[in-house]
Amino acid sequence: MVELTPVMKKIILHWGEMGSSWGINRTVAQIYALLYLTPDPLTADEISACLSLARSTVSTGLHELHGWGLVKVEHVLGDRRDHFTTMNDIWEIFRVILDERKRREIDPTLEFLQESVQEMRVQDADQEYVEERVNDMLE
Amino acid sequence: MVELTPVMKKIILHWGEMGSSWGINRTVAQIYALLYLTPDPLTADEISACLSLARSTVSTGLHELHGWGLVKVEHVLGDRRDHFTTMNDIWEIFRVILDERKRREIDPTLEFLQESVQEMRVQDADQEYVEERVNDMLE
DNA sequence: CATTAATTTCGGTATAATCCGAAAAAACAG
DNA sequence: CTGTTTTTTCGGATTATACCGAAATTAATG
Repeated sequence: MVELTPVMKKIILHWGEMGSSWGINRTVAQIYALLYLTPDPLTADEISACLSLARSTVSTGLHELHGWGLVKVEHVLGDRRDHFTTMNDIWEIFRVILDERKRREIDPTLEFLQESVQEMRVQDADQEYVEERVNDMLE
Repeated sequence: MVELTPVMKKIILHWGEMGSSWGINRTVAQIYALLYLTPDPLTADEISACLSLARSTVSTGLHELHGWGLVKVEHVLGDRRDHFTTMNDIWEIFRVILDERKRREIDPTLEFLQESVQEMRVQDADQEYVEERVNDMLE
């Protein structure tokens, strides 16, 4: 069983706070930090025990991290449980997060703004200023 | 009184959603978008009316935006109310937001991680791996 | 298949964030 | 100083989010 040192606990908690102020679920961020700080892959049960989280919460969290491409699943011979780990190149991680956010949020926003400009043109209202501002956003 | 076109409304709402998924208060983001899209400075009451927000909510939101350095206060002769506006260089805005977040969150985090490394050294436990990971974070 | 292990789904509850409105405070005018 | 306008503060209600645990589902074993 994995035993956390006081320093690890502090870092994980801090990371969780950090995440939530950036719009990332606190526990998801904690799970992530734990995997990042731990050399060996962990099972969901181990994560659950380490962080005192419900097993189901861990499942959901891992699912989300997987969707972001931030965790790898590994298997151990003779053990049918999934073992989770993460990349340890922190830059790679930031890159992945930003890329994903771009794909999921920024790109759709740009599309939305494009449509807005079209719509303004069609309605032909007196909205040059707004159009200008939106075009600025579109770069 | 300021009248919002349907497109403006849509953009403002979208911006609000966007903000909240990045950890920025929805109404603060909406206020911001309104000021960005409107050519002339607005009073708090006008903002309140446009966005159907309580006057006090607008006050708090403007206060927060001011703290981020994202709004300018202007005055009109013969009118003692504050008139609010924002820069319209969208890049400047992103720069300001990122700088502020760095100052308020990232810098303290780095400091925290430094301390953690110290602490690990003192306790002299077998934490090379953790130390390595934390050093990675520190760049 | 049947059994057990492992994972996921989902409804409800707890917690936290948001927002309102009344009241206080501050700023200004006469 | 007094009355009026404008802004801010703050407690509490509302809403949204996070989290748990039971039950259902899936996967593996013999």
